[in-house]
Amino acid sequence: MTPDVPEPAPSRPVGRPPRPGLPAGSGLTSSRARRGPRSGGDTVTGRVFSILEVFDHDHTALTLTEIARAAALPVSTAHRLVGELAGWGALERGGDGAYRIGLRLWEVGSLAPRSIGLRERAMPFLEDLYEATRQNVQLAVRDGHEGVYVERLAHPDAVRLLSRVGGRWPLHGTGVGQVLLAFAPPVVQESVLASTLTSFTARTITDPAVLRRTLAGIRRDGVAVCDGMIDLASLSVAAPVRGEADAVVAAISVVVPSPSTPGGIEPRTLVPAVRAAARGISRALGAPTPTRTQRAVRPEVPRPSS
Amino acid sequence: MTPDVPEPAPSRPVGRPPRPGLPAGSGLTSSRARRGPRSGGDTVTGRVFSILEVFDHDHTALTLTEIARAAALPVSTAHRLVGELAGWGALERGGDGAYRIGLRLWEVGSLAPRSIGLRERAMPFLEDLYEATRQNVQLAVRDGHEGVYVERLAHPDAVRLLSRVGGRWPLHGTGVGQVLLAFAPPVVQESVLASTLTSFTARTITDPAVLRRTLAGIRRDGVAVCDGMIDLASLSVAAPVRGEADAVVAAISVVVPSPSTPGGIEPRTLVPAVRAAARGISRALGAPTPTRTQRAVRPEVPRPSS
DNA sequence: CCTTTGCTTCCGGTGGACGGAAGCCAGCCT
DNA sequence: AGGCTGGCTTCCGTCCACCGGAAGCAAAGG
Repeated sequence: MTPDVPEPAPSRPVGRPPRPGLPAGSGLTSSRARRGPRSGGDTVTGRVFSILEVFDHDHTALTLTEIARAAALPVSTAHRLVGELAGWGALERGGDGAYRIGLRLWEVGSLAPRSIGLRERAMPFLEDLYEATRQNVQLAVRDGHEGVYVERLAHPDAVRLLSRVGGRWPLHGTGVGQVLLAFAPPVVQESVLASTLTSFTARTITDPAVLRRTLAGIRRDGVAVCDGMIDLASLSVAAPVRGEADAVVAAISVVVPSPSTPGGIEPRTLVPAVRAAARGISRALGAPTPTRTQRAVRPEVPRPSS
Repeated sequence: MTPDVPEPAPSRPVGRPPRPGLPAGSGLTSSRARRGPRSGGDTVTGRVFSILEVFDHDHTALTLTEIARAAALPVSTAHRLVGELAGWGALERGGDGAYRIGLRLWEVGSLAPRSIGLRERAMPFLEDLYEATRQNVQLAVRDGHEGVYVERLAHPDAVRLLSRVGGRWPLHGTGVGQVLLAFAPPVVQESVLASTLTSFTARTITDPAVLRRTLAGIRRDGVAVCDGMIDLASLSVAAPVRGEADAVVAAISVVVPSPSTPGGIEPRTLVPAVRAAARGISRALGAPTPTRTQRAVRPEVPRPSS
């Protein structure tokens, strides 16, 4: 079996089409023949996916009719498919009749190398980082034009974050996102730079030229400091995590209260810790040279893998 | 939207059929008509699932032919389905041509209330517990006759565990498992007690009578101490986590070196911490009464029968 | 009582899934 | 080179499983 190197995965085209905002009414898509070019449901698997896509963080429990409506499927069809999904365990039906994502689906999902494989090796370092700062620590990978948060440790008293495990954010607005973008293939960078950079706060970078300069700075320093770009009260310090081929496969960050707020923290103090953790994870992932700055970073004895 | 109460989920029948151990040869299942009663693949979704089921912890990257063989599907069929899966992001194709579970699937999977919903609220307590012990901390739920590990914090220097996030273990052999079993519906308990209790070490409970007594003890004490039942070198202390309806929805445990080994730890010292953490999580989940204390067994107010 | 809303079952028509076969490409052996 | 193997992809005719309207149920509400 080939080793589980989390790789760039050049597979599907970047950027999924945004979910068609729940048409609500219009139960008129009938008669197989008349079925127009629907988004993603002209094949059975497509319909199944359109059902799964209906669930998100704000909709974790849905009734059959809600699913049918949101997926633009006739109720009877949805009924059958949902039944099959539930039979396998991809969905679970609660006592209230509502369907939720099932444990079985979570199980196979957790086999994704880009989540668990990465997560497992990163955890020890994230924990150290967490303990040192007692704030928010995050781990994210890139998928298309977005950063996907794979892991997060959050102190209950730390700054409240808008991100969540399993959530997505545009690359240009977050610390991890900027890092991932800075080291993404040129095509992706240009594509993002050419797109409209949505603004979240007054400090969000929306000027492509500024962003371009920022990315260059990140590449130079190996660290990103992102103050109040998504939430004025919080500041994040992020660094790249490299994999086997020395490619950047992930990014980690620490999020603390912005120094412009009471109790805020000066980012400078965090940089070394974040950098060190990122380097540690990279080493654990098998990245080649641990950067040439640090001398004599003797690789630790490889643990006997299970 | 109904609240995400992680509930027993009486949906699918307990215990999935074990994977049919990769038939290897026999590419003879041809001619749609002759297709005999195959395990789970007479419907499109069934075939899709049989593909997903091919992946497990020891097989996270598979080529098309491997998938086809393992799922007992003709290559061309597998090719089409796998293509659709990859197109959506349920699978990802690496540069080496092998398929892996995709990030997108992980994303929807992470919406499972029994994993993330639970995990999110439990994390802070698990972290405290982890920090207090600097050993292994685990969170698990029950699915059929098995415990599924939902989260785990492990110190690199702690005892090596056999369990993994996303992994399964029979209920009778582990600390969390015994807790989950002790509070499972009677049907499940009897079913497990009636089945063959596979032995992992010399100390694994294999006698139904002993197990029954152990479970009663766990119900009485609200804690399980499980020494060397799955690995002679490790001991686990586990406690139940209760949800809204006061039902046990999960279990947590701390795993430390067994006192019978050098550097072993006396379980007694851990019990209060584990119990406290479990109670904390229960409270965060909305469990009603924080359990009656050890002494002063004052009969609590009769719960409103749901 | 009737109405509404949501879930489940049924069943005939048909279009999409199916999979054998053939074409391709790389690697390997002789 | 030439042949061979093993894996991946494309093609296309057959046929059956999927589809979804319709009808039947059950519960909630007026």
